Amino acid sequence: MRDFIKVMKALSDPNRVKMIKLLQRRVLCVCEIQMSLGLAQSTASKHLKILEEAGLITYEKDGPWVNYRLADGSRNPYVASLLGNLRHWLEDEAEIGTLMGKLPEIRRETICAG
Amino acid sequence: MRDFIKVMKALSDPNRVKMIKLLQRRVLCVCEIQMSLGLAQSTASKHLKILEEAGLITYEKDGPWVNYRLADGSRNPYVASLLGNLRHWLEDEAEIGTLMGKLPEIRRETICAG
DNA sequence: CCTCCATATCGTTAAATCGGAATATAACGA
DNA sequence: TCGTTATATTCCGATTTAACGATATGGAGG
Repeated sequence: MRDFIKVMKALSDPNRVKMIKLLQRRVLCVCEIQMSLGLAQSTASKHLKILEEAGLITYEKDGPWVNYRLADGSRNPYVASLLGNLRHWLEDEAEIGTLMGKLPEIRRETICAG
Repeated sequence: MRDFIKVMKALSDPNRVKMIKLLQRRVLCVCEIQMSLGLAQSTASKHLKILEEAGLITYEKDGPWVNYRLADGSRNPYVASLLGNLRHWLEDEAEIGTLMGKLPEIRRETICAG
């Protein structure tokens, strides 16, 4: 129950859901996600931690950056099912569309160190 | 997005998830759910409203009672998918098991009017 | 019309949540 | 070692949430 609630809570915030949608396209570092969503750095970092603790995403360090990616979900049936559904869910939302439109211009080399 | 978040929020509370599990067995009125979960009447009623507004359950009046049942989800893909998964999810949890064990003794004629 | 019953709503309180600014941490290069 | 950069953590205010008791609503029967 606790694990299930954790996953549901993680997916109960629009910014966190948007992060999942962004990570469906490609691996992203914190600052790329932060810029995509227009959040403060601390806010982005905190949301990513919540997603990670729910088992929805994983991370690895890469030089100065931390790369976040979607989890494969093999350990958690709730995660596997929801990440699968989220591949197509919300795909038609205008809100998500504009987010994806901006994504190609978001590159860590350009954006970070602002 | 708003609909999706509403469904996720509705399923982010243990008592509301338990209500869904109870309603998988049979139609229940507010006082039956209240007694099953050991909640105040107003608390049970409010949770049911949140589930109903998310599209997860429906209700109909039946004499002095209000019968709640699971929604069929035909109007809402998130609801359909999650209610489908929740048929088997959490079924092995001890917490849910004891809840189900008590359910046969919960009958509105006996329990209400306490 | 009044009462009774199940349910819904309101008011309040404690706890959780979200946001940003400020600060701490870790890795890297000079 | 000293900056610099990306990220994590802490602190705090504002908002939301969940719980309960008390009260309001609505239908049925007398």
